[in-house]
Amino acid sequence: MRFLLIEDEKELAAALSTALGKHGIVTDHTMHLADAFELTRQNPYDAILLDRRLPDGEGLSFIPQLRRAGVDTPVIVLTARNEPLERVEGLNVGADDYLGKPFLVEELMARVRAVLRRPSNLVEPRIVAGRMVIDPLNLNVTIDEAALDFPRRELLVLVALAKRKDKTVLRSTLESAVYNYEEEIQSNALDAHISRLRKRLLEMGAGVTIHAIRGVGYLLREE
Amino acid sequence: MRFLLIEDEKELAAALSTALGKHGIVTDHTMHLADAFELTRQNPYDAILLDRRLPDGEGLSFIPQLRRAGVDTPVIVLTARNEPLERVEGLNVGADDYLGKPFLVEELMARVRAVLRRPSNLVEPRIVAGRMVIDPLNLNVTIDEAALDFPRRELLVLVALAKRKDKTVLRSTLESAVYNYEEEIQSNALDAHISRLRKRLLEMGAGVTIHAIRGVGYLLREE
DNA sequence: CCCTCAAGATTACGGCAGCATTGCGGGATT
DNA sequence: AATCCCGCAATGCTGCCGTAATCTTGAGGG
Repeated sequence: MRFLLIEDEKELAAALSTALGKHGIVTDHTMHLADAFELTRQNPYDAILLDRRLPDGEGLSFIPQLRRAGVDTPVIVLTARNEPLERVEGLNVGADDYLGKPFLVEELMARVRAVLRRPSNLVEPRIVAGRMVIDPLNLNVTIDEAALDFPRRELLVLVALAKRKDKTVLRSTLESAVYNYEEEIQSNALDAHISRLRKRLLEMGAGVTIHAIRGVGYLLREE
Repeated sequence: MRFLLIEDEKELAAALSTALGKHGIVTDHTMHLADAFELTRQNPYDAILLDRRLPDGEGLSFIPQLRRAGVDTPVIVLTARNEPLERVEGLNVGADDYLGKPFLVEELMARVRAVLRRPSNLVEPRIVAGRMVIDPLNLNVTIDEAALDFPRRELLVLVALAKRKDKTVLRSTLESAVYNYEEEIQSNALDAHISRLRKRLLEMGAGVTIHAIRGVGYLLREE
């Protein structure tokens, strides 16, 4: 397998290249979007790892350019800007996955495998949970076609739980679904969100309950 | 299935052909409108993909010519994404759908499927929102049959919201509905449009309200 | 069976991020 | 030349959300 890495931090790029090499992956590396486009014409990459903040501009703008040229190679966006809403932005312009720095190479590999296994990535997923229908890409929740208004953080918690409905979601997973690495929590803010979310779901008769798994995380279950 | 592709960018055409090939579609390709017409006489295509800017003229002029000859093959117009208003023109002369470049091949396929599934091709979608009837293709809004006049940007915001009536529309989605990639916003211009649009809708008794979903986006709801 | 302690649940409070509104001025259009 | 659109920025305000204090629940041990 052969990847294209578009990243301007040289040390990170070098480290990634060697790490990927241990998985049998050959990596081409460039710091510039202009070069990147040329490279994709010359090589059929299996995946593209794309940084957002680059010397010649916003990395995301590369994706439409690529798609316009008919290249449908999976793109995984790497960024320090791990604001959850920004992830959605990336996915909306055609990225296949999003990975916030810092990350473990193992996690990257897991996502790469997932993306490569996916036959078509444009299917708009929807989650049904109780009476709710959730569109995780547009952060949209409806009951009987009517949109519900959730505060941002509660909404992110809800989506993260609904994505793995009937399965326990680790506390740390929830935290990284709601907060980025700059934002740090020193209190029980997550617990507070869960509590407020529970109250709200009850009031609107959403048909789901959130259970605490002591010492592990939370779990959303249909009633 | 067999498609006719009328496109002068060779690279894009080649990429599209192979991509469509993966979906089991045979593609005939030409760069000239004159050839295209001949080809449609000889082959019963399932769909025609038509670029607007062509060496021998405006691609759109091909559609009336085709219809006059009694050919009702679905036509999907590929246009530069820059001008939202530009897309609309194509639909007025009888195109069945448009697709702004850049696009994902998967999106093209989704639209192709949609068009082929449509029983009658020249269906004119219309959105009813409150007292308004919106024709999103012609960017036309009426109340009681009377046409309303909107500033361009406010109109684009309104249509984007009305298309997803009762669903939240992400801020980033709205921005990309109103602005293209060259135009950049550094202020709360979108907020200003929303505010002015609200005022206007109120004055004319449109029967809809626009709600802010704090930290997420906006939502249009009927009163 | 009860006691203990840790983990979770709930809620008030206050700071501040994000939205609403509006005047201004430049530029496009007529 | 007049008008209107529209980006920009200043101002005011709403309510989200982090914090912490307090209460509740549950597991394990004696």
